[in-house]
Parts: sequence; C-alpha cells; structure tokens
Amino acid sequence: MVTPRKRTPPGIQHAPLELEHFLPYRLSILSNTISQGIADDYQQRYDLSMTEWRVMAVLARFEGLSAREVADRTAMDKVAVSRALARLVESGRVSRHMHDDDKRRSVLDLTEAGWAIHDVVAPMARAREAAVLEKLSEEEQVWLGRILDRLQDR
Amino acid sequence: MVTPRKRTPPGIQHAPLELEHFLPYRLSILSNTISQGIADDYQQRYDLSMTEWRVMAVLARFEGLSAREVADRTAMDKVAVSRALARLVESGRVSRHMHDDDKRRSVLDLTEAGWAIHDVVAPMARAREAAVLEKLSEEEQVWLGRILDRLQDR
DNA sequence: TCTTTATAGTTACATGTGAAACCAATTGCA
DNA sequence: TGCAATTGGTTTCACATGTAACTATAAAGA
Repeated sequence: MVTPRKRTPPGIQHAPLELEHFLPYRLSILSNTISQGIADDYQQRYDLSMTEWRVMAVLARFEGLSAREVADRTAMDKVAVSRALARLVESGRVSRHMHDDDKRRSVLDLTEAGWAIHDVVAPMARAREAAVLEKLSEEEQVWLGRILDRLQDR
Repeated sequence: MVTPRKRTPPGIQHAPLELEHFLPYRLSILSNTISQGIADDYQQRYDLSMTEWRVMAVLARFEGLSAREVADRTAMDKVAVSRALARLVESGRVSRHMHDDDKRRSVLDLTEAGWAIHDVVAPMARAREAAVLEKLSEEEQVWLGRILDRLQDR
C-alpha cells in the first residue's frame, strides 16, 4: 500500500512536486508518446531512425539545404545531423553535393529513393497527428495552436 | 538562398510536412526546451541527472515505493530506474531496504541528504514552470490544462 | 507438493548522443 | 595582401539509453 505523503517530519515542510499536474513533466510524457508512436510506423519498416526521418522531412520541404541549415530547422545538434546524413547518403536516400561558391558547405537533396520513402511516411505521420487532434474539439484545437505559438517565442 | 518547395517534379505530388505547424514536432521542441531549462538548474550543481531527479521527485511524493512503482509513476523504463537508483543509493540520497513480505521488492525512500537536495530543487523547478506559464493569460492556462487532460487519457 | 509461469530487479551488449577537439575553407581586418 | 577569427562539417571520447538475456523470488496450477 502506497501512502501519498501528507505529513512531513516535525517542523519541516517539504512540498514535493505533484508530477501529474506539473507542466514540464506532462508535456514530456505526451510528446514522447506521440513521437514514439509515429516512429513505430517507419522505424523497423524502413530501417530509419527518428533523427534521420526528421532530416528527410526538412529536405522534402526545402531543397538544397546545407547541413547547418538542416540542424537549425530541426533543432537538432549538428553532430546528430552529420551522422544522420552520413547514413542517409550511404543508403542512397539523400544526395550530397559541394556548394559552388563555398566548398565547406554541402548541398543536400532527397533522391528518388528518398522521395519514395517520404511519400509513404509523411501521410502516416499526418494520420498520427490527426488521431491526436481528434481527441480535441475544434475550439480546443484552435486554443492549442495559439498556446503553442505563445509558449514558443522567447 | 533557400527556396521553399512549391512545385514538384512533373505529375508527382509530394506534399511535404510543414514542420513548423506539425504538432508532434512542436511539442517535442517545446518539451525539450523546458525540461532542459530545469535540468540546467541542478545538473552540474548537484551532479544529478534528469532521470535521477525524476526518481527523487516521486520518492518525495510517495514513500516506500518499489522500483517498479517508481518506473510506473515516472513513465520511465525499468532499466533506467534501476540505474538511477544505483547512483542515488551510492551517493546516499536514497535508502533501499528489502520488503518484508516479498524479498524481490525494494522499499525506497529519500534520505536526509536526498530531502535536502529536493528542498532546493523542487522550488527551482516550480519557478521554471511558473515562468513558462507566465507567457499565457489566465484563460489560456485553463485551456492548456484541459487540453492536456484530454490528450493524455487513451 | 512439484512444476510452470510471472514478476522485481540487474547485467551485458549494441547503439545513440553531446561536448570538445579537430580539419578545411572562408571572412574580417590590419 | 597576410594573419587571426569564424564557420561548415566530421571525428573522438565519454556517457546515456533501450533491448534482450539473466537471477532470484513469488504465485498459479496440476
């Protein structure tokens, strides 16, 4: 039997966090649940990690990005991006060329094979998102969007 | 210069995700930003990892939990909990006893040293949460709570 | 009882990850 | 120009993490 802490040692107030109402904790659980759910759809099937998929998703949206730009857009660490790209290029899903004017920079694009995977995975990801949003009323969906906007800018 | 993809190869519709409006992506960024912010407050100062802090937080809230129960309450993997506990016991922040009736089970509690850390870190965590919520109006805060409730139950 | 099955927890292995060091190309500026 | 500082990107190292295998105890069923 588990007893939620009600009394504290004499004279001392501990005030433990109530995790189930603690915003950072709740967000973390929710976010992990959703992202992992999406990853389950493609991970084994395409031997594609979550970071690799994220890279592919931004390359689908923006052509010819550099690795640095991919890192910015995905909010991923540049090392993680470098490694994901190494695998994606190796497996023929992304092409990498040298930038004409700046030889340090790479120019990245999805290949045909990359697009083929994208065109299967993107709809699945969208479906997962829709399934989550379905739990909310129209009104709640609007508020959620607004709230995320507010929380996101610093 | 980066050109957002507008046209697709002739005859093919790719429909890339717009990450900046994609809920799972936005949640992930937000959640990581907030949790990392809190972790920055205690990580170096107490040589305490995020998983260790989470374990401490539930042990502050509920006395005498088993490792299994800690895992359930924190939504962490049991291996992660086992490792966090090993460090916490080692560093004298958590005490571990054997359950009277079931010798497999451990009975976990914060020690004095554990409570001392808790009593510093918990208020900092709360302050971080408050700083996040401050960005929202009263009304938005209420909606957010409601929305998280809805999204969380399966 | 005896045997099977389930549960609590740890260990081992393989992989993922971030920080810092590193190399190469570019830019800023004296 | 030429040299220092910056930037794009990769590699190295140390550590975190998840999966599966494993040990020990308990519960269930014949």
